[in-house]
Amino acid sequence: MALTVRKNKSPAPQCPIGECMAFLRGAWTPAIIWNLSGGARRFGELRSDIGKISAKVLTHRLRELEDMGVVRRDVKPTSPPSVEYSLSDLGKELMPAIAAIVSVGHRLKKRSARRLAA
Amino acid sequence: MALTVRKNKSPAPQCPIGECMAFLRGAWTPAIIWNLSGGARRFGELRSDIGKISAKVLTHRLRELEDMGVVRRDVKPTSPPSVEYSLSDLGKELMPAIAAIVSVGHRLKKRSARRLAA
DNA sequence: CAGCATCCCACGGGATACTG
DNA sequence: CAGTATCCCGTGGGATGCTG
Repeated sequence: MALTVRKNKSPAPQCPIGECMAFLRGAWTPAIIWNLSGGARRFGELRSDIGKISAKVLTHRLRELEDMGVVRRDVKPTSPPSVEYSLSDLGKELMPAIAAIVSVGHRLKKRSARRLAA
Repeated sequence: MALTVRKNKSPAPQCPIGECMAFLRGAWTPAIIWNLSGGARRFGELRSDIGKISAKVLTHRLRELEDMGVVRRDVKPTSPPSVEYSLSDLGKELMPAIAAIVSVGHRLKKRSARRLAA
């Protein structure tokens, strides 16, 4: 105990939160990744599944995620253009975090519902 | 298969991401919660532990988290004022999500380090 | 269908200075 | 020590309209 450690409280032993949060920036990003976890989906599907996201934002976020190597973008040269988005390997690495967020969300939802009932 | 289900892809079976993300809003919030997970900490400790967060933002986020019932604020009426922040039970419920984020962050960091070495 | 362009606003966050 | 008060800016995001 030669160090000038005032307390034995664990001072958050290295927390590279930024390393992960960099990929989750934006209010919709987690939802996007989550909706892609079930497999490749097209732009419109994604849009309606997520709910109220605007096309602009969805495009923006998807491009960003693509640039970061989180999602893959596959264009099928069909007559009405069709684009499929899917998670890359890197994207799949983010799933535990997203899944945990979703799980917590579920628990929180149930809890608040119970409080309202009481 | 009477439904007009085009594909058997799982369309993200309910994702109350918002329920959880509402508590993680802001770039610093996860870091704040993470740094409180080791036990109660004072304002200054928190500030320097997190790193580069400004006092204004830290105050703002802490107040917000307090209002939402995520953190508790205990004022010790000592001569130099001393305030301790700690996680409430609700705040502790968020830990799995934060921990997952941190864990993913670690893996991502290692991975990128390895890529740089190659 | 899958976007891009444009406008416009709100909020998060940094910097700096000041206080009980 | 633990904030508060301003000022300022960048970006996220919504709405609407147009295109290949």
